[in-house]
Amino acid sequence: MRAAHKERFDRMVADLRHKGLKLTPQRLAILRMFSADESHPTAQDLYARLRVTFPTMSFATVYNTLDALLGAGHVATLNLGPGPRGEARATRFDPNTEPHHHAVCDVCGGITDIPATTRALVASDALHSAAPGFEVRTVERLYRGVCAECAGTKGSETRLLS
Amino acid sequence: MRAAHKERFDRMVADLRHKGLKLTPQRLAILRMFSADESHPTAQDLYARLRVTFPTMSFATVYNTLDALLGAGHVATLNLGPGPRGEARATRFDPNTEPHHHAVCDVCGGITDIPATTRALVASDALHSAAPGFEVRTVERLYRGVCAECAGTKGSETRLLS
DNA sequence: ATGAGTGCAAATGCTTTGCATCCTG
DNA sequence: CAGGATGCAAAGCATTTGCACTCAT
Repeated sequence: MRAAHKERFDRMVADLRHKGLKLTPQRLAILRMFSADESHPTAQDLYARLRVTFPTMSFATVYNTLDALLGAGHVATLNLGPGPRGEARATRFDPNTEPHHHAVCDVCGGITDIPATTRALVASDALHSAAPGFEVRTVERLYRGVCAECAGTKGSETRLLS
Repeated sequence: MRAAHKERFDRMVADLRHKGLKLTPQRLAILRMFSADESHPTAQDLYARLRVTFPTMSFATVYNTLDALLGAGHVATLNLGPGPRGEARATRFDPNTEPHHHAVCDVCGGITDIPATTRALVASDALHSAAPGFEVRTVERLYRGVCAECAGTKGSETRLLS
Protein backbone atom coordinates (compact mmCIF):
# COMPACT_ATOMS: atom_id res chain seq x y z
CA MET A 1 0.00 0.00 0.00
CA ARG A 2 2.76 2.43 -0.94
CA ALA A 3 1.67 5.89 -2.02
CA ALA A 4 -1.88 5.44 -0.79
CA HIS A 5 -2.57 9.05 -1.59
CA LYS A 6 -1.79 8.50 -5.26
CA GLU A 7 -4.33 5.70 -5.40
CA ARG A 8 -6.82 7.89 -3.61
CA PHE A 9 -6.35 10.69 -6.05
CA ASP A 10 -6.87 8.40 -9.02
CA ARG A 11 -9.91 6.82 -7.46
CA MET A 12 -11.46 10.20 -6.73
CA VAL A 13 -10.84 11.50 -10.24
CA ALA A 14 -12.15 8.35 -11.88
CA ASP A 15 -15.26 8.32 -9.74
CA LEU A 16 -16.10 11.99 -10.14
CA ARG A 17 -15.70 11.61 -13.89
CA HIS A 18 -17.87 8.51 -13.83
CA LYS A 19 -20.54 10.46 -11.99
CA GLY A 20 -20.56 13.14 -14.66
CA LEU A 21 -19.02 15.86 -12.52
CA LYS A 22 -16.69 18.30 -14.23
CA LEU A 23 -12.99 18.07 -13.58
CA THR A 24 -11.89 21.66 -13.52
CA PRO A 25 -8.31 22.71 -12.81
CA GLN A 26 -9.47 23.96 -9.42
CA ARG A 27 -10.95 20.60 -8.50
CA LEU A 28 -7.88 18.74 -9.62
CA ALA A 29 -5.70 21.01 -7.50
CA ILE A 30 -7.94 20.44 -4.50
CA LEU A 31 -8.04 16.68 -5.02
CA ARG A 32 -4.29 16.54 -5.43
CA MET A 33 -3.65 18.41 -2.23
CA PHE A 34 -6.43 16.86 -0.19
CA SER A 35 -5.87 13.24 -1.17
CA ALA A 36 -2.31 13.43 0.16
CA ASP A 37 -3.18 15.20 3.39
CA GLU A 38 -3.11 13.13 6.55
CA SER A 39 -3.48 16.09 8.86
CA HIS A 40 -7.30 16.22 8.94
CA PRO A 41 -7.36 19.79 7.62
CA THR A 42 -10.23 22.20 7.92
CA ALA A 43 -11.69 23.76 4.80
CA GLN A 44 -9.90 26.97 5.69
CA ASP A 45 -6.58 25.13 5.99
CA LEU A 46 -6.95 23.77 2.50
CA TYR A 47 -8.08 27.10 1.13
CA ALA A 48 -5.07 28.87 2.60
CA ARG A 49 -2.62 26.35 1.21
CA LEU A 50 -4.25 26.18 -2.20
CA ARG A 51 -4.25 29.94 -2.47
CA VAL A 52 -0.45 29.92 -2.60
CA THR A 53 -0.29 28.16 -5.93
CA PHE A 54 -3.79 29.02 -7.12
CA PRO A 55 -4.43 32.66 -6.22
CA THR A 56 -7.96 32.87 -7.56
CA MET A 57 -9.19 29.90 -5.54
CA SER A 58 -12.28 30.77 -3.51
CA PHE A 59 -13.98 29.42 -0.41
CA ALA A 60 -17.00 28.52 -2.42
CA THR A 61 -14.97 26.26 -4.68
CA VAL A 62 -13.22 24.51 -1.83
CA TYR A 63 -16.45 23.90 0.06
CA ASN A 64 -18.24 22.95 -3.10
CA THR A 65 -15.59 20.40 -4.03
CA LEU A 66 -15.41 18.92 -0.55
CA ASP A 67 -19.15 18.63 -0.70
CA ALA A 68 -18.97 16.77 -3.98
CA LEU A 69 -16.39 14.40 -2.51
CA LEU A 70 -18.58 13.96 0.52
CA GLY A 71 -21.55 13.03 -1.61
CA ALA A 72 -19.40 10.57 -3.52
CA GLY A 73 -18.16 9.00 -0.29
CA HIS A 74 -14.51 9.99 -0.69
CA VAL A 75 -14.32 12.04 2.47
CA ALA A 76 -15.18 11.59 6.09
CA THR A 77 -15.81 14.55 8.34
CA LEU A 78 -14.70 14.97 11.91
CA ASN A 79 -16.03 17.41 14.46
CA LEU A 80 -14.08 17.95 17.62
CA GLY A 81 -15.32 20.61 19.92
CA PRO A 82 -12.97 23.29 21.13
CA GLY A 83 -10.14 21.40 22.84
CA PRO A 84 -8.49 22.19 26.17
CA ARG A 85 -6.99 25.34 24.75
CA GLY A 86 -9.92 26.42 22.53
CA GLU A 87 -8.09 25.48 19.32
CA ALA A 88 -10.67 24.93 16.66
CA ARG A 89 -14.30 24.16 16.25
CA ALA A 90 -14.29 23.91 12.47
CA THR A 91 -15.17 20.73 10.64
CA ARG A 92 -12.17 18.63 9.66
CA PHE A 93 -11.97 16.58 6.51
CA ASP A 94 -10.37 13.18 6.17
CA PRO A 95 -9.49 11.48 2.85
CA ASN A 96 -9.19 8.14 4.61
CA THR A 97 -12.48 6.34 4.04
CA GLU A 98 -11.41 3.02 5.50
CA PRO A 99 -13.28 2.41 8.75
CA HIS A 100 -11.14 3.96 11.43
CA HIS A 101 -11.20 6.01 14.60
CA HIS A 102 -9.25 9.00 15.87
CA ALA A 103 -6.90 9.80 18.71
CA VAL A 104 -6.58 13.48 19.58
CA CYS A 105 -3.69 14.79 21.64
CA ASP A 106 -4.79 17.25 24.33
CA VAL A 107 -1.37 18.88 24.31
CA CYS A 108 -0.40 19.42 20.68
CA GLY A 109 -3.83 18.96 19.12
CA GLY A 110 -2.51 16.36 16.69
CA ILE A 111 -4.98 13.83 15.28
CA THR A 112 -3.94 10.25 14.57
CA ASP A 113 -5.90 7.67 12.61
CA ILE A 114 -6.66 4.40 14.36
CA PRO A 115 -7.66 1.56 12.07
CA ALA A 116 -10.91 -0.04 13.22
CA THR A 117 -10.51 -3.66 14.13
CA THR A 118 -13.16 -6.32 14.33
CA ARG A 119 -13.60 -5.35 17.95
CA ALA A 120 -15.97 -2.62 16.82
CA LEU A 121 -18.51 -5.31 16.12
CA VAL A 122 -18.41 -6.47 19.70
CA ALA A 123 -19.18 -2.97 20.80
CA SER A 124 -22.36 -2.77 18.73
CA ASP A 125 -23.61 -5.96 20.36
CA ALA A 126 -23.36 -4.41 23.76
CA LEU A 127 -25.46 -1.52 22.58
CA HIS A 128 -28.52 -3.68 22.14
CA SER A 129 -29.19 -3.93 25.82
CA ALA A 130 -28.70 -0.22 26.41
CA ALA A 131 -30.77 1.08 23.48
CA PRO A 132 -33.12 -1.70 22.38
CA GLY A 133 -34.17 -1.47 18.76
CA PHE A 134 -31.49 1.00 17.74
CA GLU A 135 -30.15 -0.06 14.37
CA VAL A 136 -26.46 0.81 14.35
CA ARG A 137 -25.01 1.91 11.06
CA THR A 138 -21.66 3.34 12.03
CA VAL A 139 -19.57 3.75 15.15
CA GLU A 140 -17.13 6.61 15.57
CA ARG A 141 -14.67 6.56 18.38
CA LEU A 142 -12.67 9.46 19.66
CA TYR A 143 -9.77 8.90 22.00
CA ARG A 144 -8.49 11.90 23.89
CA GLY A 145 -5.24 11.87 25.74
CA VAL A 146 -1.57 12.57 25.19
CA CYS A 147 0.37 11.36 22.16
CA ALA A 148 3.72 9.61 22.42
CA GLU A 149 5.70 12.71 21.43
CA CYS A 150 4.04 14.99 23.96
CA ALA A 151 4.21 12.37 26.71
CA GLY A 152 7.95 12.16 26.13
CA THR A 153 8.43 15.90 26.41
CA LYS A 154 9.25 16.31 30.08
CA GLY A 155 10.00 20.03 30.08
CA SER A 156 8.46 22.95 28.17
CA GLU A 157 4.73 23.45 27.88
CA THR A 158 3.71 19.89 28.70
CA ARG A 159 2.27 21.16 31.94
CA LEU A 160 -0.64 22.68 30.05
CA LEU A 161 -2.10 19.32 30.79
CA SER A 162 -4.55 19.72 33.65
CA MET B 1 -32.17 7.00 41.19
CA ARG B 2 -35.54 8.68 40.91
CA ALA B 3 -35.54 12.36 39.97
CA ALA B 4 -31.90 12.34 38.96
CA HIS B 5 -32.32 15.87 37.66
CA LYS B 6 -33.26 17.14 41.11
CA GLU B 7 -30.10 15.67 42.56
CA ARG B 8 -28.11 17.17 39.72
CA PHE B 9 -29.54 20.58 40.34
CA ASP B 10 -28.72 20.43 44.03
CA ARG B 11 -25.23 19.18 43.34
CA MET B 12 -24.57 21.95 40.85
CA VAL B 13 -25.85 24.67 43.16
CA ALA B 14 -23.89 23.36 46.13
CA ASP B 15 -20.71 23.08 44.13
CA LEU B 16 -20.94 26.49 42.50
CA ARG B 17 -21.58 28.04 45.88
CA HIS B 18 -18.66 26.12 47.34
CA LYS B 19 -16.45 27.47 44.57
CA GLY B 20 -17.43 31.02 45.41
CA LEU B 21 -19.44 31.65 42.26
CA LYS B 22 -22.49 33.84 42.55
CA LEU B 23 -25.92 32.28 42.36
CA THR B 24 -27.92 34.84 40.46
CA PRO B 25 -31.58 34.31 39.53
CA GLN B 26 -30.44 33.86 35.93
CA ARG B 27 -28.04 31.10 36.85
CA LEU B 28 -30.59 29.35 38.98
CA ALA B 29 -33.07 29.46 36.13
CA ILE B 30 -30.49 28.05 33.75
CA LEU B 31 -29.43 25.34 36.17
CA ARG B 32 -33.01 24.39 36.84
CA MET B 33 -33.83 24.04 33.17
CA PHE B 34 -30.57 22.49 32.09
CA SER B 35 -30.22 19.93 34.86
CA ALA B 36 -33.56 18.41 33.89
CA ASP B 37 -32.90 18.40 30.14
CA GLU B 38 -32.12 15.04 28.58
CA SER B 39 -32.35 16.33 25.03
CA HIS B 40 -28.73 17.43 24.63
CA PRO B 41 -29.71 21.02 23.88
CA THR B 42 -27.57 23.61 22.18
CA ALA B 43 -26.89 26.91 23.91
CA GLN B 44 -29.37 28.53 21.57
CA ASP B 45 -32.03 25.98 22.48
CA LEU B 46 -31.64 26.80 26.14
CA TYR B 47 -31.60 30.51 25.46
CA ALA B 48 -34.81 30.34 23.47
CA ARG B 49 -36.61 28.35 26.15
CA LEU B 50 -35.34 30.44 29.00
CA ARG B 51 -36.39 33.61 27.27
CA VAL B 52 -40.03 32.60 27.61
CA THR B 53 -40.04 32.88 31.38
CA PHE B 54 -37.03 35.16 31.69
CA PRO B 55 -37.32 37.81 28.96
CA THR B 56 -34.11 39.65 29.76
CA MET B 57 -31.92 36.55 29.54
CA SER B 58 -29.01 37.06 27.17
CA PHE B 59 -26.71 34.82 25.15
CA ALA B 60 -23.75 35.98 27.14
CA THR B 61 -25.30 34.79 30.37
CA VAL B 62 -26.24 31.40 28.99
CA TYR B 63 -22.79 30.81 27.53
CA ASN B 64 -21.14 32.20 30.59
CA THR B 65 -23.08 29.89 32.88
CA LEU B 66 -22.54 26.82 30.73
CA ASP B 67 -18.88 27.69 30.77
CA ALA B 68 -18.86 27.87 34.54
CA LEU B 69 -20.55 24.48 34.71
CA LEU B 70 -18.05 23.13 32.23
CA GLY B 71 -15.16 24.32 34.34
CA ALA B 72 -16.74 22.76 37.39
CA GLY B 73 -17.20 19.46 35.58
CA HIS B 74 -21.00 19.46 35.61
CA VAL B 75 -21.43 19.39 31.86
CA ALA B 76 -20.17 17.35 28.97
CA THR B 77 -20.16 18.74 25.46
CA LEU B 78 -21.02 16.91 22.29
CA ASN B 79 -20.17 17.92 18.75
CA LEU B 80 -21.93 16.16 15.92
CA GLY B 81 -21.23 17.43 12.47
CA PRO B 82 -24.10 18.37 10.20
CA GLY B 83 -26.18 15.22 9.95
CA PRO B 84 -27.76 13.71 6.83
CA ARG B 85 -30.17 16.58 6.59
CA GLY B 86 -27.80 19.36 7.65
CA GLU B 87 -29.53 19.80 11.01
CA ALA B 88 -27.10 21.42 13.34
CA ARG B 89 -23.42 22.01 13.80
CA ALA B 90 -23.71 23.73 17.14
CA THR B 91 -22.20 22.35 20.32
CA ARG B 92 -24.61 20.34 22.43
CA PHE B 93 -24.54 20.28 26.21
CA ASP B 94 -25.20 17.27 28.39
CA PRO B 95 -25.89 17.41 32.15
CA ASN B 96 -25.13 13.71 32.44
CA THR B 97 -21.55 13.46 33.64
CA GLU B 98 -21.55 9.71 34.23
CA PRO B 99 -19.29 8.03 31.65
CA HIS B 100 -21.50 7.29 28.68
CA HIS B 101 -21.72 7.33 24.92
CA HIS B 102 -24.31 8.54 22.43
CA ALA B 103 -26.54 7.08 19.76
CA VAL B 104 -27.78 9.51 17.11
CA CYS B 105 -30.73 8.73 14.89
CA ASP B 106 -30.11 9.64 11.24
CA VAL B 107 -33.84 10.04 10.68
CA CYS B 108 -35.21 12.10 13.56
CA GLY B 109 -31.90 13.43 14.87
CA GLY B 110 -32.68 12.22 18.39
CA ILE B 111 -29.76 11.58 20.71
CA THR B 112 -29.83 8.76 23.27
CA ASP B 113 -27.43 8.24 26.13
CA ILE B 114 -25.69 4.89 26.33
CA PRO B 115 -24.18 4.07 29.70
CA ALA B 116 -20.53 3.06 29.33
CA THR B 117 -20.66 0.48 32.05
CA THR B 118 -20.99 -2.71 30.06
CA ARG B 119 -17.85 -4.74 30.14
CA ALA B 120 -17.83 -5.29 26.38
CA LEU B 121 -17.71 -1.55 25.78
CA VAL B 122 -14.79 -1.07 28.10
CA ALA B 123 -12.92 -4.06 26.70
CA SER B 124 -13.16 -2.93 23.10
CA ASP B 125 -11.55 0.39 23.79
CA ALA B 126 -8.01 -0.90 23.73
CA LEU B 127 -5.82 0.69 21.10
CA HIS B 128 -2.28 -0.01 22.26
CA SER B 129 -1.22 -1.79 19.12
CA ALA B 130 -2.55 0.88 16.78
CA ALA B 131 -1.07 3.96 18.45
CA PRO B 132 1.90 2.97 20.59
CA GLY B 133 2.64 5.39 23.37
CA PHE B 134 -0.66 7.22 23.16
CA GLU B 135 -1.88 7.78 26.69
CA VAL B 136 -5.66 7.50 26.56
CA ARG B 137 -7.58 9.73 28.92
CA THR B 138 -11.13 9.47 27.63
CA VAL B 139 -13.02 7.65 24.93
CA GLU B 140 -16.11 9.06 23.29
CA ARG B 141 -18.21 6.85 21.14
CA LEU B 142 -20.85 7.92 18.69
CA TYR B 143 -23.27 5.45 17.20
CA ARG B 144 -25.15 6.54 14.13
CA GLY B 145 -28.13 4.65 12.81
CA VAL B 146 -31.87 4.51 13.18
CA CYS B 147 -33.66 4.59 16.50
CA ALA B 148 -36.40 2.13 17.44
CA GLU B 149 -39.21 4.61 16.81
CA CYS B 150 -38.00 5.60 13.36
CA ALA B 151 -37.25 2.01 12.38
CA GLY B 152 -40.84 1.14 13.26
CA THR B 153 -42.30 3.93 11.16
CA LYS B 154 -42.91 2.21 7.86
CA GLY B 155 -44.65 5.05 6.06
CA SER B 156 -44.13 8.81 6.14
CA GLU B 157 -40.69 10.39 5.89
CA THR B 158 -38.70 7.34 6.89
CA ARG B 159 -37.41 7.13 3.33
CA LEU B 160 -35.18 10.10 3.95
CA LEU B 161 -32.80 7.37 4.93
CA SER B 162 -30.33 6.94 2.08
C1' DA C 1 -19.22 48.34 48.86
C1' DT C 2 -17.19 45.81 45.41
C1' DG C 3 -16.28 42.86 42.06
C1' DA C 4 -18.52 39.02 39.73
C1' DG C 5 -22.30 38.77 36.76
C1' DT C 6 -25.66 40.75 33.40
C1' DG C 7 -27.40 42.61 29.05
C1' DC C 8 -27.02 44.54 24.88
C1' DA C 9 -24.81 45.10 20.63
C1' DA C 10 -21.07 44.81 17.91
C1' DA C 11 -17.37 41.67 16.43
C1' DT C 12 -15.44 37.12 15.04
C1' DG C 13 -14.98 32.78 12.72
C1' DC C 14 -16.71 29.17 9.87
C1' DT C 15 -19.76 28.14 6.28
C1' DT C 16 -23.33 29.09 2.81
C1' DT C 17 -25.48 31.65 -0.82
C1' DG C 18 -26.68 34.79 -4.85
C1' DC C 19 -25.47 35.84 -9.12
C1' DA C 20 -22.90 37.18 -13.17
C1' DT C 21 -19.28 35.02 -15.77
C1' DC C 22 -16.56 31.12 -17.46
C1' DC C 23 -15.33 26.78 -19.43
C1' DT C 24 -15.66 21.58 -19.40
C1' DG C 25 -17.87 17.91 -21.65
C1' DC D 1 -23.17 25.72 -26.62
C1' DA D 2 -25.65 24.43 -22.28
C1' DG D 3 -25.43 23.66 -17.74
C1' DG D 4 -22.38 22.83 -14.22
C1' DA D 5 -18.52 25.32 -11.89
C1' DT D 6 -16.11 29.52 -10.39
C1' DG D 7 -15.25 33.82 -7.87
C1' DC D 8 -16.43 37.47 -5.30
C1' DA D 9 -18.89 39.53 -1.84
C1' DA D 10 -22.61 39.60 1.08
C1' DA D 11 -25.50 36.95 4.23
C1' DG D 12 -26.08 33.39 7.98
C1' DC D 13 -25.36 31.03 12.35
C1' DA D 14 -23.03 29.96 16.59
C1' DT D 15 -20.17 31.92 19.75
C1' DT D 16 -17.30 35.58 21.88
C1' DT D 17 -16.27 40.09 23.49
C1' DG D 18 -16.42 45.07 25.26
C1' DC D 19 -18.35 47.87 28.37
C1' DA D 20 -21.46 50.32 31.37
C1' DC D 21 -24.63 48.90 34.82
C1' DT D 22 -26.52 45.89 38.55
C1' DC D 23 -26.85 43.00 42.46
C1' DA D 24 -25.32 38.81 45.38
C1' DT D 25 -22.29 38.25 48.83
